[in-house]
Amino acid sequence: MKTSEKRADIMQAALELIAAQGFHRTPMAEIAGKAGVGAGTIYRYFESKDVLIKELYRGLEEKMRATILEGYPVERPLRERFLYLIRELLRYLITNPLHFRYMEQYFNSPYGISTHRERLLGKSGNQDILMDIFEQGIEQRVLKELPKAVLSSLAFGPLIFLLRDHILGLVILEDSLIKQTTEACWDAIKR
Amino acid sequence: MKTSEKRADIMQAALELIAAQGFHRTPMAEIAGKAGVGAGTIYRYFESKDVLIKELYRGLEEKMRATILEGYPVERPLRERFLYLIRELLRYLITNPLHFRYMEQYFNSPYGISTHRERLLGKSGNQDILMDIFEQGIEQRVLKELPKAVLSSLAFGPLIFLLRDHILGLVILEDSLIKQTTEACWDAIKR
DNA sequence: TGTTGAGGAATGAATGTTCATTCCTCAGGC
DNA sequence: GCCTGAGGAATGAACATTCATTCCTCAACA
Repeated sequence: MKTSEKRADIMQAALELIAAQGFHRTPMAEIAGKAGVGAGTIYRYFESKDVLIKELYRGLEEKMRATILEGYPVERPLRERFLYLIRELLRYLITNPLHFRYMEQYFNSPYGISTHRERLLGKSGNQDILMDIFEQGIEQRVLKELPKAVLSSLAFGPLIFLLRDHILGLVILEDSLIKQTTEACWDAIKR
Repeated sequence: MKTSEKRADIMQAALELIAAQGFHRTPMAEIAGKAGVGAGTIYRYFESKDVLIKELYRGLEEKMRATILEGYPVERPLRERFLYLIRELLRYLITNPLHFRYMEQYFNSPYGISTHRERLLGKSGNQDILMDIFEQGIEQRVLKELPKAVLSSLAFGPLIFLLRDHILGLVILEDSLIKQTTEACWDAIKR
């Protein structure tokens, strides 16, 4: 088995176990077992559990960002771009529930807070595009004149809550429901 | 010191420590220390850490429910009742940030999931009133015809996200912003 | 009123468990 | 025979929980 495969196996095992059990209910030994490597081997690829967790997160986020941005309609009007982004976000996370569970945990932990803070204050990432949309929308008087943190909450909050319910089987997000929901988010932020 | 005081001291210490550090970063010994009791004493009042955590949650929820429902305008129109509820929820949690931090953690843990499931499927609690509002709203054709889980996400998601940002100091929720935000939530669910 | 001692409450050191991380050993390629 | 990378047993720290012991309260009695 090649080095690169082993590394990927460890990350995949960590993703599956942590998504299901959470960070602190997932011992390194179990990750090693699932990845088919020795416990010590993980430390050849990752300095610590913390580093593994963070690197995994960055990988997932980057993959999501790339997927969503693939068909982003740069030239279309604001509303359409907004709806595209949150629809695709929803679709991506429905398709990849493990990613959602993992990222959710990451977000709800000390790890995620600094990331979030940076994002709202403006750094790299896919949410920046959202931030741009918000800024343009306010300027063009299409959106309500609210702080970006508020617009962001109005747009993302419902998505995350809904994904949670979808994964718990409390609601089934099929296409028509996705459409209605994303439009409701638009109603919340539009002027 | 009376028995009842000691019990309350333990709960208060647990609330403060867990809100700040999380469940698994808060050893029983630290709770005992902060409460000014011996480590073993906690077990005279609570069967286990789990029981302490659950009982604390139930207490907080009940207190919040009672506070919010105090001035609930039963007789007013749907929109007004909805705005009242989510405004007061926001206010309560802004006033009691420790309660928010604690409940948020509880919610994002295995503990909270069953509670949430029951709620959406209809059991006791303050959210039931929201559920009633949703049902009436759909019937009266005032609200969008969406599953309750979706309406609930549209109403609560933004609040929770915003509270998080408020507590992190990323936004300051003063009265006018609260008003605008709750009205934006209404825009999201109204037909 | 002062004394005593029984019963309940509180204590915190000791225990057992669960991990992250380290480190020694070894197999396989050169 | 050496070197690299892998393995997994060993280690030590962190914690929940237990339990033998101490402390406190107060009723009963002198």
